[in-house]
Amino acid sequence: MSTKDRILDTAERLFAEHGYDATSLRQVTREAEVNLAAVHYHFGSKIDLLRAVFGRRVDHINAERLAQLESVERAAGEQPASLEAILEAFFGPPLRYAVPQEEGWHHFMVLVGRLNTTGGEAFTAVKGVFQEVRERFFPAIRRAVPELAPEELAWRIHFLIGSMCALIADPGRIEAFSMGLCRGDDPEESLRQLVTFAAHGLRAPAPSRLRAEQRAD
Amino acid sequence: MSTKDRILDTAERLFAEHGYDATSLRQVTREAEVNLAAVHYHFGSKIDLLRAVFGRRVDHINAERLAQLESVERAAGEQPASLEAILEAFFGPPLRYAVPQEEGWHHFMVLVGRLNTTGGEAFTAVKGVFQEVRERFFPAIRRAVPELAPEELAWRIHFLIGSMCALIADPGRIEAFSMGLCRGDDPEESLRQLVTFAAHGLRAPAPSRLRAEQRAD
DNA sequence: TGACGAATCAAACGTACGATTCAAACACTC
DNA sequence: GAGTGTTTGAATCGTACGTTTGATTCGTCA
Repeated sequence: MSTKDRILDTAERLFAEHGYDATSLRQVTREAEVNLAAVHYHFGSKIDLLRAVFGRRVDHINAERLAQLESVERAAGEQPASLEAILEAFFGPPLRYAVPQEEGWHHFMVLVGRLNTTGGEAFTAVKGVFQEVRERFFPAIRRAVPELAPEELAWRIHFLIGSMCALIADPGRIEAFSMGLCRGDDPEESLRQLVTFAAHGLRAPAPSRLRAEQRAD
Repeated sequence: MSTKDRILDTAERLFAEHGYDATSLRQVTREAEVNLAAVHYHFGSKIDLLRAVFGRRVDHINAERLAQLESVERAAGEQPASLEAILEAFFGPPLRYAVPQEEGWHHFMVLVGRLNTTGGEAFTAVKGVFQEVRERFFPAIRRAVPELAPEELAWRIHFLIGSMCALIADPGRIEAFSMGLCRGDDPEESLRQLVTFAAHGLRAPAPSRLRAEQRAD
């Protein structure tokens, strides 16, 4: 394996395990068994190394999600595609890649989940790489839940991304959290749970209407 | 204001803005206009300073959530309390304290949201402070949605905590995300949106049953 | 006023950081 | 196989880190 790839793999793992700030280049090069100067030769700087870690994976996973969405929409024909199918295209690839068996991918997904609620230079450097995915899925979901106002939809998609990131940032958390009841290493189970929850949350009537209903009781 | 409080306030703000690892004690003491050694004199170490930042706020907000839950349950009498009311007790205090107007509290809630998907020493030091809240709310929600299996409930509460943390970790995100459609600085609106979404997500039939329904179509 | 503990201060500790240098080693073309 | 650009290695740059020290100041009660 090339020096470049060894650096990328090790950085990916350490960034995921300890966070970007808490990981030093010395730690990366020591564990990758390469020279410290190699990082700056190949990538230029620490933040560019993070960008390279992202660049290696993000296009592939985004392409997979978009392809799955297109396939779902094509299958639906003129009809709006099923909400569940769209959500599976959105959540499926990230959750499947997040399992520990997927070695490098696993660390990458943990990193993505953690960066979602991380500010600073690290977040700034990589935000925007999921924008195209958002721009394609947002209208698709909107067509599947046409009765929902755009602002309600924005709130709920935001919530769902938070749910997904919490899940991939620490796949073991759900096991501890449920005191062993749930398994965090089965992507199909995670996906089923998340899609079910998400679909029903998205289909909720708008809060104002809900309030009106409650008052009418 | 005492040196101790100036350190706590400044550390709280900087930890929230830049993260625990990316904030140095020199930065804290410079902005708090106190001597560097004062941190170790009053708190012992950097990680103990983080613990002190938590210790100052966490009991109060937890007490408020538990009190609101008890009030809801008392009002319900023998009946199970309404799911929406329970969720308001769970999400209300954090969301209300998360608004920028609440100065110190705001920074604290941002910090909580960020630490949720942060590993390392910082997360380890403060995890567990919300355990009592979990132990009280979990059965309460369970009684409000009795048809739901415990493992389904665990999944969904985990999702909801992820949603809430994403919201409080960056209150401005929803505005950018919705391209200005939604406002992030109105806690009652945030609460309404989150509770509506959460209640409907929690009431979804279990995935296996959903699958069976789909096959039956 | 004097004394004593609490609080503050400047300075320094040792360590580690990201970045840079430059010569040596390598891979490849002509 | 000489010559070229690429990749490495070890050492060092200046800076910043968390922590510690010991002297000094402050507040308070005898």
